Amino acid sequence: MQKRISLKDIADKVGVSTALVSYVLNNKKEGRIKKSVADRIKEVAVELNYRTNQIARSLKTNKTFTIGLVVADISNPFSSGLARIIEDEAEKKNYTVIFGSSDENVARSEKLIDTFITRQVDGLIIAPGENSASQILSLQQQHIPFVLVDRYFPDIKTNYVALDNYEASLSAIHHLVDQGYKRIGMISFNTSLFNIQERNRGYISALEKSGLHFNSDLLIEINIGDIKAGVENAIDSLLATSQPIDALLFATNAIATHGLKHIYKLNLKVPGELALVSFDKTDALDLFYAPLTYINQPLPEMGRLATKLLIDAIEGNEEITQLNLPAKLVVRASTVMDKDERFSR
Amino acid sequence: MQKRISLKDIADKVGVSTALVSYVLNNKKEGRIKKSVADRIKEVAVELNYRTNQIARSLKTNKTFTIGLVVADISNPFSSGLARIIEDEAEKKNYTVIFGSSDENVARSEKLIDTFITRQVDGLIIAPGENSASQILSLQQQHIPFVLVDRYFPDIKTNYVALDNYEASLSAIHHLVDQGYKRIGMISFNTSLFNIQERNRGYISALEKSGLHFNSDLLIEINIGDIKAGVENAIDSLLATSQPIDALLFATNAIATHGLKHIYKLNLKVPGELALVSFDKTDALDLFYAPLTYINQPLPEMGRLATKLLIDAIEGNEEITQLNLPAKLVVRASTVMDKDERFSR
DNA sequence: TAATTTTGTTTAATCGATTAAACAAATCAG
DNA sequence: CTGATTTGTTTAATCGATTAAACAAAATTA
Repeated sequence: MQKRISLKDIADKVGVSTALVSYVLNNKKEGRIKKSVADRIKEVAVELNYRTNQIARSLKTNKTFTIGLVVADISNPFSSGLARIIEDEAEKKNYTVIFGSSDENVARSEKLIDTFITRQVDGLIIAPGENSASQILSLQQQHIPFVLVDRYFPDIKTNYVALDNYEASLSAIHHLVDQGYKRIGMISFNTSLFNIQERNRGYISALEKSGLHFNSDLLIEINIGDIKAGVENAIDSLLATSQPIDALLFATNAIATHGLKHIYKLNLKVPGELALVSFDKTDALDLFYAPLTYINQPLPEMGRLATKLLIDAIEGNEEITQLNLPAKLVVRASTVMDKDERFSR
Repeated sequence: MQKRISLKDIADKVGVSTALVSYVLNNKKEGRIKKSVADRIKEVAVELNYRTNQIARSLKTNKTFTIGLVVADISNPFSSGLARIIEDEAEKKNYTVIFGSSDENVARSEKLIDTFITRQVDGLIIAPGENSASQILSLQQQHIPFVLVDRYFPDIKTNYVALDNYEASLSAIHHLVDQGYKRIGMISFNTSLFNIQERNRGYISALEKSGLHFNSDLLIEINIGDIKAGVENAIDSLLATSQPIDALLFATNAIATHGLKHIYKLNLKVPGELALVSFDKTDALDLFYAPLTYINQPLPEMGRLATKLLIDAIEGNEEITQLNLPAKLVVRASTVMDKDERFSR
């Protein structure tokens, strides 16, 4: 890689000091600099194809215009969708995004955050994994600006932008109840993650409010490490009883995707034999033969707000903002029976 | 944000020079430094929770351990899948990834590359968009290490890792011909992008080799800017003739996703009335009622090899490596008729 | 014991940009 | 015509780390 052009190269060629070049290129001291000199400097800068060394500038200004983004897995549509919004939003304010996937793994998450701090990011947007509360607390102690997205810790006072997961589950289950389903199951994760806990709580609460009793056999919490097998076994067991479920809520898009593949294999009739609702919107849900009723997370708002909160915090706003955005239930074929199907029940 | 701990803070506390601290923490001059002093320095470093200021180090060493990744759109599963592999591969070598989406837009792409250079990335992995050849040439002139993925310019001698798109199309069409389909259409992009051109060329070539004449009405090149409407119109027009198509190849996963939604709406029977093949593997293709036959791009290899080539180049390897990886056709329900369907044709 | 080598550490320059402060020259006010 | 301002530019310190070179003290060799 050939030597890059520095301020000094321009200064030498024009015959001025680097200070002057810096002032001109940054439009500082406007009016104080002779027009002819300023023009010449700009001209030479273009001619030599100069570009600022952002590293040097950052060292001096103590500002990198970089945001670190920690998601669970960038290849998950939820994460990548969010990443895209954040990218666009950050770009508007001249920030660049560094990203990393934690894989819901504490050690990875710690390493990522560490790397980002080492790189002097101005702030972080984090979808925190399980057991990472101490990492978040540590950020707080170091006064590093950050915003949590999707997940958060109710006991820690931090900026966050998340879904109102409790309400979201609640509305999904109420909808199923309204449609006449009586044995409603849920496949979720075995985790302490607050957003998932809230989804589970919403499910339980909705059943009780509806006068259907909550049967813990119908809420299966699978292991986050092996979704495919977990989902398949869960579905099998939910169906292999004398009173199989007639409706099912998937707690995440990953659970839904594997679940749908399995249900397709089992040749179950949706919604006749089994109604389905999922969290998140993905193309996969659209293409199932009975397009799924789903809980739509307002991804664009989440991304936008998270980025905005972060940049505000970076710029010195000390206020803490906690947002639980409302989800919207989008009703489609997977939960709505034809009239004749309905009569036959 | 409170003042961070620097080498100087450690040096002051221990009562030595910053140089010595640097040597110790970087394990330089091993054996030359008194064990007791070294231990004390390490101890204080931990105690103060010191972490290297990577910005300062980068300025001095002229190395950022950062890779810039330019994809078309990080929210596309192809891009995010690739990003994930690259992330993992880069991490193994202690590199961090900055990313950006070009949206197939020359100006955006230029801005991204510029930003990344300004930030002194050690190298770039780029899925170049249309008309960005000049940007690539410029990188070459500046001797900035880079590797192209997915797309490349046949006239420019650069490192790249791509699919053998011609062969991929060829095998897909041959498969359709073998299955007895005779009027095979393709929906592709109206673009000069080489990978797409190759896919189109493979389609045409396969038809001719098979003795089916190529009818340019059956290869519809839609505008990359408005995929949804383009695909819907294309499908409508391919079907609205006296001799409608009996099979269809989608040139990308985005085309396929929109195509499948439309075909579902039209209530077409796949593969009975229309057989389908798509490029790329996505969950959406799995969940269509007739899971799609698809051309599987070896994403992990692409990502791994691209990262490896880039890091080799960063480390000084001047050799140019150009890889066209073979695709694998995965045959599923969307192109294979039941016996009775076959007889009825 | 003097010269040499080894050990252990510091000094100081450097990376490239920013910016307060200093300075010289030109212009102005009285 | 002189002192004060304004204009235009330079000097030099700084950000935090790295590292060649210098240096002092201790150990070894002759």
